[in-house]
Amino acid sequence: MRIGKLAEASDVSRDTLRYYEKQGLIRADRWPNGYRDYPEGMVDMVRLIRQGQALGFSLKEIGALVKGLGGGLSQGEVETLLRGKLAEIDARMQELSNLRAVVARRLAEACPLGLDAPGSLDPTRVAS
Amino acid sequence: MRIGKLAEASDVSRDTLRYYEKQGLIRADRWPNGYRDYPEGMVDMVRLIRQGQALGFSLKEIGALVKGLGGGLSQGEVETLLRGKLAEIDARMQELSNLRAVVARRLAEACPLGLDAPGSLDPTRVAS
DNA sequence: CTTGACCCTGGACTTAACTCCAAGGTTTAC
DNA sequence: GTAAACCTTGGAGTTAAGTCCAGGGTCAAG
Repeated sequence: MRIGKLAEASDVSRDTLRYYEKQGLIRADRWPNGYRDYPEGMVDMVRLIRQGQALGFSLKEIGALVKGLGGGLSQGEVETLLRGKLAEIDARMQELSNLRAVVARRLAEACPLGLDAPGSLDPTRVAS
Repeated sequence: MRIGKLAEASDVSRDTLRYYEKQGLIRADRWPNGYRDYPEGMVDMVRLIRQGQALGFSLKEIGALVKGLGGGLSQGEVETLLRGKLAEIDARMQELSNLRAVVARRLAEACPLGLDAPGSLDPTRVAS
């Protein structure tokens, strides 16, 4: 699969894919003419990167995970990395849940309070 | 509450708080000497902003929500905004859940596959 | 054998979100 | 009253993550 195809399939620009490669997040085989050649599964890989980003992880964080898994790190190091990521994901899900409660309560109240009542936005408070 | 206190309480820098003000995300009263004066609840407001950011929302998006709630937008517009955000949050929670499954499976397998087997990272695939 | 659609590299540019600094006013502690 | 620890503004600098462009090679169709 050449870069244009991958770009279309994973909905990112060619430039972005080359940028990811430069950052070490993905890699590509080359045809004799220098063109990049990607395996089919790379589409999922790129989608995973984009999802991670949309969830607030930086490319550097995502790269550490991907590269760690690819090789170079010991079994124990990879496990530690994965466990850390899992904990982070769980914390983030909790936060999202809180955020959802805040927004949902606002919607239920349909009450246009603003900065003058910031306490009502308290994400630690549960619907009354 | 002066800016230094708020900065410490909400764990962001003074500069960042002034930046948020310039972007219209927060506002402050002023003492006669020009010092900013924040209400207690501003701590929660700032924490909410940081949480939103950690979850992948931009300051612009957060600002739209905050400002919309503060005033200027009609009841209907605010409702639409809130509903949109809710849908987005729900989608993001689903993605986080998928991402968690990917990482958890990796950990369970303790199998150091890398880019040579990108299919195994497919976030749409559930644990086998 | 040229035209159009691809691909390559290197480097400059952009945007968001800070971060730092200079030059100066204010308040608090001794 | 003076030194340290606050605060102000304006503007420059930084980092991440792209985005764009110039100059040029490759390849299939007509």
